[in-house]
Order: sequence, then structure tokens, then C-alpha cells
Amino acid sequence: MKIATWNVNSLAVRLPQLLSWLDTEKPDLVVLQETKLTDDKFPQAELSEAGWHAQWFGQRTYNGVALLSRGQAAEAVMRNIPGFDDEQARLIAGSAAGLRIVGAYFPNGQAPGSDKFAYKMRWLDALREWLREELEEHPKLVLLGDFNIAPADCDVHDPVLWAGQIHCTDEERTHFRALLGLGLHDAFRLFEQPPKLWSWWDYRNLAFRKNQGLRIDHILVSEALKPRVVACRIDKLPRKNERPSDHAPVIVELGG
DNA sequence: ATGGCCGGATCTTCCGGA
Repeated sequence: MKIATWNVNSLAVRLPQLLSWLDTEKPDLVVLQETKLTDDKFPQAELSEAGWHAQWFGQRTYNGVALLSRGQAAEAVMRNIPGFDDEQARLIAGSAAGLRIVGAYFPNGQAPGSDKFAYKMRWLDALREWLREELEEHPKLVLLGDFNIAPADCDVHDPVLWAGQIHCTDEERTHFRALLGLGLHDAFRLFEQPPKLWSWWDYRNLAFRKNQGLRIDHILVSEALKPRVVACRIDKLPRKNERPSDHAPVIVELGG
């Protein structure tokens, strides 16, 4: 069973690449971020034609998330964090294949001290408190998506340059550790990994060619699922496409 | 050559992203 997350940075632009990637990689469950599409524009027909069930939750210009599944449609689908009043479409959760899947596009935060940073902190508080309950109801849970947090200096191409910058602040990293404190595990770090492997590279400055990036897209698995994780990897290939997303997909493989 | 982007909404120019 393969579960993947990909920030596609506009599904309208990236749909052909997504369909091609799905055909190649053949995951079972996929969450997408930054679809940037209102719900009426979601490419349900194209995905259905390719054999995918889809649930989606979008808005104009920014944000937007989706949950794709093969075989059966996800059930008990939730959109955004219950009880957290939010105008932005950032989270979709659903049950499939005996798992609870929570796909999220965490706020960027822009800069420490900004209003957007304060919103990011509030959103993270609400996410954690909701997940605490969700984990009790659904012990087999996967939280995955674009976290917009580089958990540690080894997740940053130049930790000195990025020290204290957005994605790398102590406040954000404390929130990431608090999620782990719920009994979640960073699937990527369950394995020996090559150094300097990132999930995002800036479009500017030839960052991908120079491998200047951050690891900010993550897959967290619950305690009950940890023994089933057999692999976790970042797929850099789509970043080499013409007109790529600036993010790479991350894939976890579950056995059992 | 020491800087180089992208997508979306419009405004041929800006904002936000990370």
C-alpha cells in the first residue's frame, strides 16, 4: 500500500503531470495541496477516467486540497479543522483502506511576527487539539502534506542562512515536535536516508540544479501504523519536468 | 555573467509563495 502527498502548485497547470505520475507510481491513496481551484473547477472527470475516486475542497487563487483513492471512495470525509473557523481551504480527511488519512496544507506563515505567522500558530494549535481526539477514534492515522516546517537543521540546505527564518523558527519546530508528541512518527526519519534530500526547491536562483532546498513536506504515521512502514522516499523526478511544481511528492509504503 | 521564478487575477503589474 502506497500513500503519497504532493503540493502541485495549481492543479489546472499540473493535471497532465499528475495523471502521468499516478500512472507511473501507482499509489493507492494521494493527497494534494495548492490545487488553487474552486470546487466547480475540480477535474473530477479526468481523474475518474484515470480510475480515481476524489474528494476535494478548494477555493480561488490560493490553497485547496484533495484526497484521491483507487478502488473505493474515501468515507467520513471532513473539510478543515472542526471548530476552527477558517476561510482558507487547507485540510481534508477521510477513511479508506482501514486508515484515517489527513491531508493538509499548513499555513506558510510569511515571516515571524507577522499576522500570517500568528494565524499559522493558531492553526497549528487547533490541528494538534483536533488530532488528539481523532487519534483516539482512529488509531491507524496518517497525517501528510505540505507542513511548511523544516523540522531540523538537517532538513535545510543552508541552516545558517535559514536560521530563525520562516519554516525554521523555534516556534514552528516546537509545533512539529508537539505533533510527534501525540504519538506520530516522521516516516522519512524511520530509515537511513541520503543527506541533503529536500522536498521543495525555490523556482528562483537555479535552486533545484544547485540542490538548495528544504524538507517541508512530510508523512507522519501513528504508533499503530509505525510497525507497518517499510519505506519512505521523496520522488525528485517530477521536479525535473517542464513547468514543474516547486514541490516533490513524498511516498510512504505500508506492509501488512 | 555573482543573478537568474511561477501562478493567478487583471492591473502589461501586482501579490503571495517558501
